[in-house]
Amino acid sequence: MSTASILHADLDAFYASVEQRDDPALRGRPVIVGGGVVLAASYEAKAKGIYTTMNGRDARRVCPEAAVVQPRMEAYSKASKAVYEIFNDTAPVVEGISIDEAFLDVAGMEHIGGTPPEIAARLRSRVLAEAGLPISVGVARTKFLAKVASGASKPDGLLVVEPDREAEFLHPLPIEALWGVGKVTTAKLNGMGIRTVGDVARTSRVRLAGVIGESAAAHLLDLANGRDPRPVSPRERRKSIGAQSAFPRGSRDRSEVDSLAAALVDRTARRLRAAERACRTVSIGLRFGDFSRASRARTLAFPTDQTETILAAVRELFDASREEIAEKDLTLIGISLGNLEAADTVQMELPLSENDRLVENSALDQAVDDVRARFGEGVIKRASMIDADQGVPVPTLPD
DNA sequence: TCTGGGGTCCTAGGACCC
DNA sequence: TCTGGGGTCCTAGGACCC
Repeated sequence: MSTASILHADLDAFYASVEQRDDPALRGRPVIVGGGVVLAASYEAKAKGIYTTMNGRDARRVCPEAAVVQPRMEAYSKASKAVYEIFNDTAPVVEGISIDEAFLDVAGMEHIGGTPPEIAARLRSRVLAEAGLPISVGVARTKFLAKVASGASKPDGLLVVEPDREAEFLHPLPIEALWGVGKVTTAKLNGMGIRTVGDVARTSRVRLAGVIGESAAAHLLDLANGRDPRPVSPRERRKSIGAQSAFPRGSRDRSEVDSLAAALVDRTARRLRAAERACRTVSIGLRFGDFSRASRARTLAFPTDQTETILAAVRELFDASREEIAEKDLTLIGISLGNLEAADTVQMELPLSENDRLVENSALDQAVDDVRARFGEGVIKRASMIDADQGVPVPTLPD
């Protein structure tokens, strides 16, 4: 059908590479980013058995000669922006996947940029020359194949999968190479005697579906047979914003939980407002000492970007979880804001006295006047009120 | 490998509506 | 009086990804 014109570009050991770039003393040495847990390891460290998410103490025991550096998120974010500028300069369509990884579609660029492999080679040398970072690139007909190719080319590699050699490349790989196959699905498929991508391709959909469900079966069969119609397209807007934090081990009382929750709400609400978005669903996530998890969610009648409103919802959710928290050893809490909308409709909480409740409309008018006096005429387009008895604060709808 | 912090997507059941 | 099917929204949990 078509030619291999999708690039998957993936920076190598990204955080560690930025550290080695910025500090010549680290070059050629095993480098671990992150103290408590390994966030990234240089290839020299990986060669000694260090891997991402590894416990920091174990890492230092396995590789005592490694340099351990604290993460510098701002530096990584800046480096990522510089690399993305090169991506955008290389291809008309760029789909960012994460801070260190993107798809580029270079179809139809032969006359201006050369063939896809030529474009990929030039991209690699530009990222090295201009951003000072090694990057691996896979080139193939589909996103999935390009992604697998970049992984196989690492570190600092380039791999082109020609359309007539796709099965030869893909089928010998272990099933974990398929998108959506993790520990659980691997165990299930291994139980059926399926170990490689080729094994999946040769299994009937009905047989697969019996073990992993209809939709996962169809998805895996597509990937294993080189079918992946998803186009490279710029990412949609983010669907949720969240923050989480692990608890130090040991006893904790209610006020500790409260203050950590409040800090997380403050952080996420700030990010929400900075993104000019509002949320309608507020959820909390809990993790316990035995690594079991629980979550609670609450959907508001109106979207909000107000810290106080979000915090009130979060407190309700924690109240609803009180027994669970009392019984088990709480080790992590998370806050997530979902159902995001543009922030042009926002719920605000306004105080209302018992008296006001008897004359709600005039109280609302008064509140609207107050807000306009403080923030200007234009901030409110429409305003309405809902019943506080429903546990939802009084909203206004600023423009 | 005993576990960070950020996310996405899927499933299944219940409430509610027509 | 009893009963159908389709659709949406919400919640909780789980698997997976970087």
